[in-house]
Amino acid sequence: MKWSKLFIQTLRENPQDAEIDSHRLLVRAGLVRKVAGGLYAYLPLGMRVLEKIRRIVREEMDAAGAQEIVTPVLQPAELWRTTGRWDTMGPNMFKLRDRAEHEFALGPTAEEVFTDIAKSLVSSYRQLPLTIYQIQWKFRDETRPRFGLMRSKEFLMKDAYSFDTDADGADRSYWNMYHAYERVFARCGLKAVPVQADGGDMGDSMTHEFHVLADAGEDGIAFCEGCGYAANLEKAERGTGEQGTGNGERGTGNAPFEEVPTPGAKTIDQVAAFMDLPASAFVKSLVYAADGKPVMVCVDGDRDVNEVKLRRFLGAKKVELADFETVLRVTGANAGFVGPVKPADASLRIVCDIALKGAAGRIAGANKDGFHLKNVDLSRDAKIAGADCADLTVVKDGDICAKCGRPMTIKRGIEVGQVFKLGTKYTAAFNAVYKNDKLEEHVMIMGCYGIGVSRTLQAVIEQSHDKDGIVWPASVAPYQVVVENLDPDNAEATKVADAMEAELESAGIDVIVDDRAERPGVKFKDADLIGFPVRVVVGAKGLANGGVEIKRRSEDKSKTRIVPPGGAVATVKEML
RNA sequence: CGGAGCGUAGCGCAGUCUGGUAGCGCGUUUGGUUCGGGACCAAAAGGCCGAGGGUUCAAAUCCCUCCGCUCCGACCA
Repeated sequence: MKWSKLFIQTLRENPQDAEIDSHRLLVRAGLVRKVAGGLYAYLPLGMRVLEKIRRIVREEMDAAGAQEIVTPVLQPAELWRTTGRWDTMGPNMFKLRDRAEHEFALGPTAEEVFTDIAKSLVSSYRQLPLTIYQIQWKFRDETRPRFGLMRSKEFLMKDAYSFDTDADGADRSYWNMYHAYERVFARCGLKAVPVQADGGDMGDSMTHEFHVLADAGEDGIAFCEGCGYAANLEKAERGTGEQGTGNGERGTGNAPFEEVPTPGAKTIDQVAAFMDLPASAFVKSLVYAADGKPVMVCVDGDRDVNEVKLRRFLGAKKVELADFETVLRVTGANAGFVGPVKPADASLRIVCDIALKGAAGRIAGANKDGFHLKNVDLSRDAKIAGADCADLTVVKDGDICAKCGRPMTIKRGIEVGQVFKLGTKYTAAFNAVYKNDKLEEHVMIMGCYGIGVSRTLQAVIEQSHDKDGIVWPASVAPYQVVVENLDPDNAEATKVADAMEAELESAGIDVIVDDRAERPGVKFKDADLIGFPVRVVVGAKGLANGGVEIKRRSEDKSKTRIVPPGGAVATVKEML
């Protein structure tokens, strides 16, 4: 391929709407172009990368025994109504009607479609286990698209679905995909780590997310270097032993609690500043509505409630902060001054984080506007059932690992894949059954497995770039080699460059020859910006000095190899 | 959905307060000089100033309505 024929425009300046490096580079290097908010066109270079990732995904899925199909983007509402998700997916799903007023969704995922297909085509245990997948565009009506391809309204996703006869089989299918994912990301040149995640609606189902660690990541992940425990912050547990009680002040003394005026100080930060005490000296009390029923949740002043843990602990379908009227009614005070001691509604259930168990000498809201209480001893002054103490907060950096007791660290991650045991939620809803060898019908057991293909593209950039541009791993680079013909008007240089192009192409190596009549500086800057893994410089000057210059994008100039033109291709092959 | 900001050439921006023939840099085209890390000179093309309405002799500029985009927050199998 000749650069002069390539449909591309690199940008010297950063796009004004890009916040993170990978997004800036994606646009500057001419891989994509924004069509509208959260919607991108893939230009030739971006398309090539997307195709390479797609190919890796496909090869590993096939190698793992999965079979590729493709299902419609446009999905009939009735499938979604079968599982109830037409309503529960809410506004995240694009919905539309055809001219006959039939309702459709633009598929945000495809459990229903795949389950429906499996139901109609699978009838015997002899057809199982079965894993089928597709690589298809998905749609989500994101409230706030951002970070380029990271969170867009339209994205390319590989979704696979496994169907098994029993739990053991489902387990095998799960780990089969899990290990295929490890290979996919490794081949893409990505360091992606599997972390335990919350199962959402699926209850305690096993699920792992694969995360690419990056400061720009949207998810928090807790890691324990001691035992390797890794979990999404939604899920991460912390040790609750004597050392595991967090950073909160236990407090001493048994003085009775007393009111202190704290006019206008509603947040922990405000009260802490007002009283000149650390946040950990306080009890943060929040009133939640668990399926509509008010519950007070108390945690250390320097901790945040983990609503997923809270929901699980309460066994509720939905928890959300209670509205202000409810807060006033059950506590007697407005939000900001509520606490666990003698709320207006004496029957109000109070639950507390395990780290607060037995805490004394604390400061909490007085359930009276403008006042807090000091010297609060939770076990003495508050009505909290012993069983209502549990791990209810978000893990913080330095918290103790629940498995091995060593301190954990918090990192940021970009979720590029997830494997999920679905059980029978969908197959039961569709009555997707098979017959066993005794002609008995059983519901198939299902798993689903996603990889964000377009998001992975950007994650590679986020994980592999420097101040000059992208540094592509060879496996997904738009071209593996760039041959910089610095003197396209020079017959000798052009002959060498074109010969290299032909030879590399016939060896199956993607190569682009920069034959533009640009100054060398411009060409070098563009090559670095786009980030071709290997760069060959062919110039009249170099040829006069004995050869072409070859270096990796990841190496600095001092590693440049000078090779006679005849040996250049062999050297390039070694370096890829 | 709440709060804030922005829509002017392909990209990045000035001009708007104080109404009077639409500008700068990059990119593009042509010619010339250059030529190993984003050169220089000269000439040129390229705009419904987001859309609609209003005020005015006159609107990118003032007023109203709508649309779009971005940021913060809420939300996110």
